[in-house]
Amino acid sequence: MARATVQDVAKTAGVSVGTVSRVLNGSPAVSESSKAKVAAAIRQLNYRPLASARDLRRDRTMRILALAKNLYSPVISEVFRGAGDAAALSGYVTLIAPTAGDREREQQLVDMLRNGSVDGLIMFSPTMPDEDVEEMAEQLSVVQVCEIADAEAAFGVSIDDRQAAFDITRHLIRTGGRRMAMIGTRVARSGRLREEGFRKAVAEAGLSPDHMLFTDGDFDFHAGRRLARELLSLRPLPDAVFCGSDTVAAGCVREITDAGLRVPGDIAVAGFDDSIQAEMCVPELTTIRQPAYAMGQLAFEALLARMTEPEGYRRGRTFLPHELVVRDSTNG
Amino acid sequence: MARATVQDVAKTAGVSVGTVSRVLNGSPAVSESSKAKVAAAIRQLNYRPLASARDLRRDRTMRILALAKNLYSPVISEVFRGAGDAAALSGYVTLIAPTAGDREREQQLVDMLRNGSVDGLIMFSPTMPDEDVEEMAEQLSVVQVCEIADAEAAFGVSIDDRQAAFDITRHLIRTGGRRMAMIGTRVARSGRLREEGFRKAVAEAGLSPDHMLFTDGDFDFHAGRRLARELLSLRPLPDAVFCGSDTVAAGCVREITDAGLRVPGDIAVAGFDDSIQAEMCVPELTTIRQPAYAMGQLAFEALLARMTEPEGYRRGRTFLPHELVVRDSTNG
DNA sequence: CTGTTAGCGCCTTCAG
DNA sequence: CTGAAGGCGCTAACAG
Repeated sequence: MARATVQDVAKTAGVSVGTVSRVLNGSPAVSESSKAKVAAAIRQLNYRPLASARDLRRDRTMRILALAKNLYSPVISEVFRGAGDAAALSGYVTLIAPTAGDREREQQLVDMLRNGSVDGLIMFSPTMPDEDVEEMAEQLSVVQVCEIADAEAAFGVSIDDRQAAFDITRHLIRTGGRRMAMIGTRVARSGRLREEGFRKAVAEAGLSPDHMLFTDGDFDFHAGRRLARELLSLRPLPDAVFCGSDTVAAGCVREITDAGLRVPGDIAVAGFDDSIQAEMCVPELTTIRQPAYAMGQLAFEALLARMTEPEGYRRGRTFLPHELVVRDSTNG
Repeated sequence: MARATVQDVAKTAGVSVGTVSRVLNGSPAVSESSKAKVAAAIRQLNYRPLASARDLRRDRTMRILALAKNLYSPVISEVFRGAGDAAALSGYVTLIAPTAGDREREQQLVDMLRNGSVDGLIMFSPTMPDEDVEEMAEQLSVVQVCEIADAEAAFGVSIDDRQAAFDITRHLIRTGGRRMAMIGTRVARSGRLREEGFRKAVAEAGLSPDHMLFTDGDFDFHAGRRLARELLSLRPLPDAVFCGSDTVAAGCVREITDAGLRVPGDIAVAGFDDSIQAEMCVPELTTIRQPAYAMGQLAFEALLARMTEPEGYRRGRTFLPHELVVRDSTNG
């Protein structure tokens, strides 16, 4: 049985397509009897308005797309949960797609905005260069979360990564850190900002950043282990390490512990994100809490404004407060 | 500047819309000169075919939707990565959406298939009752992954959960387990199958399942801790625990360790999934490897067949082999 | 090889 | 309150 259309519904209900459409869209100008007849016909035919036809006619889809490199990330999943909940409140469906750090795939996904498959875009971790993001943000309904291009046209929601890194590094120093090390990534802008914050705190304390280790690939547990192993082969050994994420910090802690050293006794370790990984780690991690869910909510609100008032909306960054969470991986 | 249409392109290229459409769709019946003119016009106008119009005309979207309760799961993210890669090879875009275990939201997402927003659906962890899944699978292009409704109409890809649980439980017994416990979930069908496998292995060994603990809510690290705490308050203490996931097993191990007992010395613990959590745990977890990526790939292949030959496709389950991975959380 | 044209299914004026 | 009709942008015949 082929899919039913408004025509079919109109016919079986004994009214015109106009009336069917009005019922469908909750127009008040319909008599109760018509409404009932149409409702019956719809049920009988198991009718659903075809999305493409409706989208074409209305020139909007009520769908948004959220992009990130990968899905298995405590922060990303939480940000998108916030965005999805906020979107639902406004009647939007949030679709998510991983780019896998693949430029071509990312481009194809972004094209879904350009070709009207979705009304707006939330970008978490862009793979394209900043210029492209900027140009895109210039003309399309796009908002960035966590990573915000460092440009005039930038538009998005994040914490102050530099300040957050500064804060936790200062904590490391205040609790005895002298030979300061960092394990980070320079792939993401937020990673570079965290590096800046770390350096600033170290410099202000009159210390020098003894070891700076970065990965340009994945930034996960294994990367944490690998870079920590490198760290342990250097002399002098650091006595405090700031890691760019909890997961990486967990790998770092694991490597240090396996080497027979104590955390924080021999080396203090700090993470970032306050994800579940911070609690799963032994010892539990001192970290920076990112209000991920709220950031997602806010990102959608910003996007909604951008979609609704495409011209007038003022661009700019929104910073949400972070929080230092002290646990057991740093000295009390 | 309003969005350009085929009309606009045709006008500036000095050809007809038919020719533009042919160029757009790579029809061979177009002269080189026309092709060039159209290409130039497209570039000049920055033209993109409108998805809704094209979808309406073609009666398909080349998009599929993948649903799961949540995104932050090692298995789910890996399954969807496999599905996404396979889909891309066939020109499909895979969109992902979390249902949050909310019936209404899940329904709304499933409606995207009914109203033609997408061409097919991959379901990971359905929230709706089995009957509904079955009915849906009956008439729509849906395939299930990991969780497959226990019905005739069932259609999907998974491992043999019962056998896998049986295998790892037998390992626990073979390595000294006598007072057998399990921490699982009955929310998911796979969880119930794992329970069956556990019970069978225990029974065959002439033992009795001393402690069976289940959660009907989240099945995560905290749940693992909570149920393990319960376990530790019972007497006699178990000497082997089978957990329904690595993450839960990690929570279980953590609780046991914190209580001053040794894993596996006092209590052996086994996980499930062979996710990164199994390696992050100390001691590293003995577990069951699920070929998640391959399952995702296969799920898409099955879906493609279902979408392509909507009538003739034979339904049924596809089982992929699992593997026992022995690490340090069970006795050697 | 190219132009013309008829819809795809829906919404929304505009008359009545 | 309701019906008729036009058109959203695109593709796919069908002529030429």
